[in-house]
Parts: sequence; C-alpha cells; structure tokens
Amino acid sequence: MLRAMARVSTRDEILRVAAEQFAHFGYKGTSLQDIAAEVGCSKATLLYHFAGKDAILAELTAPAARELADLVARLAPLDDTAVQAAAIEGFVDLVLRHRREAKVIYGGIPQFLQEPAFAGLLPLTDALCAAFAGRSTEPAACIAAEVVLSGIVTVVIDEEREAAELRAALVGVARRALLTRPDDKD
Amino acid sequence: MLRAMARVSTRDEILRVAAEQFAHFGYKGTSLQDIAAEVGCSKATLLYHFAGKDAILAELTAPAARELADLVARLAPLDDTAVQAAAIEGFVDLVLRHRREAKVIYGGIPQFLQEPAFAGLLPLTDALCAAFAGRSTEPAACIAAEVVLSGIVTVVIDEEREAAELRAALVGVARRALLTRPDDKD
DNA sequence: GTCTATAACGAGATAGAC
DNA sequence: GTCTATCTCGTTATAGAC
Repeated sequence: MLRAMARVSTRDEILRVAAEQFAHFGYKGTSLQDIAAEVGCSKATLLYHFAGKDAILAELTAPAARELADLVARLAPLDDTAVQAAAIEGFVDLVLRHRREAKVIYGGIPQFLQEPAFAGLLPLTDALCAAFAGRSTEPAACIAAEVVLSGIVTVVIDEEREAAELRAALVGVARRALLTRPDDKD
Repeated sequence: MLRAMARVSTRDEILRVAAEQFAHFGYKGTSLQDIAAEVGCSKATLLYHFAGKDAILAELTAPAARELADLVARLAPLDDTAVQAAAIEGFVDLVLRHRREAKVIYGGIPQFLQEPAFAGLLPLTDALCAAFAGRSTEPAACIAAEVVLSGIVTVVIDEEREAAELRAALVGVARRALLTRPDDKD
C-alpha cells in the first residue's frame, strides 16, 4: 500500500504537465519542448511513452470524456424539471474532478481535431447544454445555458480556491443564472 | 456616400477574416496561410499590409481594447450598487459591437503575448470583473463574476442570433447570475 | 527508459519580378 | 498591390547510442 508517491511515473507526470499546459496555453500553443522542460526530460522521452502529441491529448481527455458520456446518459431519463438540477451538480462535480482537462475538452479542441476520440464530444456538450436549459428551446434559456457551461469550464482551471468552496459557488451561480422557477433555498 | 460596398479593401478584408479565425481557432491555431486562403490572396500580400502576424492581432484588437478602457473608466466613479448594472449593460454592448474580437481579447492572448498593446488588458479585465461582483471580495461573488464574464465572451462568437435578442438574453442571465439583492424587474 | 543528433515539415517573414 | 520563390526558424518525429 505504498503506491501514492509524489513521483508516480514519468508517464503520469507527462500527462499531468501536458494537461496543465494545454489548459493554459491551448493545444497548439504548447510544444513538446515546453512539456519536456517542465517534466524534466527530453522530447524523445515523451515520444517513447506516447505515439505523438495527439496521443497525449487523447489519453489525457479520455477519462473526463467518458464521465461526460456517463453523465449525459444519467440525465436522459429525467424529466424536464429534474434534469436541470442534476445537470448542474453532476457537471460541476465532473469539472472539479478534472479541472485541467475540462477546459481542453469543452473549448478549442473540436475545431482542429476530428479524430474518433473527439468526434463524439460535440453531441455530448449539446445534450448537456440542453439539460442546463431544462430542455427548453427558448433562445434566452439556451443562451443562458451556454454562458454558464462555458463560464464554468473557463473559470475552474485558473481558480486557486479549494474544491468545496468552488463547488458551492459554481452550483450557486449556475442555479441563479438558469433560474426560471422559484424552487430553491440557495 | 457610396463607401459601403461588399469588398471595402483587401486590408479590411484581412482584418475581418483574421478576427474570425483567431476567435475560432485561437491566435496560435491560425496560420497566415489559413487567413490568406480565406481572403483569397497570398501570404506576401498579408505581410505587405501588416508588419507581421502580431501586428494584425494588435490592430484587430485595438478598438475593442480602447472601448474596454473607456468602460472601466466610466465605471470607476460609480458606487458599489450602481456599478454592477452599468458594467453588465456596458460590457454586453461592447461585446456585441466586437463579437469576434471580444473572445480574442478576453481569453488566450495574455498568456503568450506580453507586448505593450496587451500589457494593459489584464488590469482592465480584473477591474471589470470586480465591477461585475459589485466590488465585493466575497469568493462566491468573485467566482460568479468570472463565470459570467468568460461565459459571455465565449458564447457571443458562435451565436447566430440577432443582436437585440442576444443582448436581452445576455443581460438577463448576467443579472440573475450576479443577483445579490432584489432590485430588478428583469 | 532516457538521451543526443538529426531528419522532415510547416510556420512567419523577406526579396524581387510584375 | 500582388505575386512566386526562398530563407530561417521552431516544431514534430525518428535513429541509434547508452
């Protein structure tokens, strides 16, 4: 039971550093050189552990993408009134579990990478957005959902605050922003 | 009075296309090749009209950045209760006047460009964020302000809807999200 | 598993003809 | 003003020693 060391493995360290830099500077804005320098190894070592830069990205985002698919599946059977609250809490928790990856998955990526690993993401974010809007097709509700969704993923990477405080604040702002009926005690 | 033609000038067309592509794919994610192809000219023509890629970016963002500075200056003398409402309407209007540029200015840029043209932007967005929070230093208020601010700029570039409808929806969601006191009739 | 060296490619930018 | 051709540099990726 001594597996939780500071330095697990070079491979995991590469993933950690890459996630951080992709989120901060974007996929294109981050070079293998940058990642290698931060990890403390050479570019060649990166490419020994991963087939290429895109493979790092794919492996990085896979767990969060899978959890997003799970969340969307869990939301599907809920009725229009319950789906919004469940979407907010489920997504905030997901994003807090994957702070760095969230921004990479939600923003930026789909435009310049059509790999199978990312092809399924757009429908998922669309479904999540609809859930945030309480399945309303009102323009105001859709726009509000988009604002909240993109706002959350953008903010969470740069915020230093602890998870519990951040969670409460994000759930709170999402509820208020998406409020169409008076059901909360905040 | 016949200046409003479809094709004003190559120079303006370059600015228009660059703004669009920077917003969609990011500054680093857009090559001069990409811009030239969309404009229908060569890379050399781009560099005849502008000193370099960064000069395109600087000229592109200058008007919106100046307006942002003006807005922050207008907000400064307002008291804590009035500043929030003024910030919301002022910023939404600003963003709608500069849909494409807004995302470029608010996100992404500061990390990889420390030129004088952009050095002053971070303090401005910080001041705007404080205004959104009603100058509160409560974590919840600050986080809410960040969510709304980043959400607005992210959403506005991809939204197809007309300005009036978009404006009403954005102001509405911002007011609800930042609501700390009951003063609105929405 | 990690390194140095280098190949292969694409990017921003320049030169000079038209 | 716009082009083709070219230069230079940074990037991804490979080869081969240790």
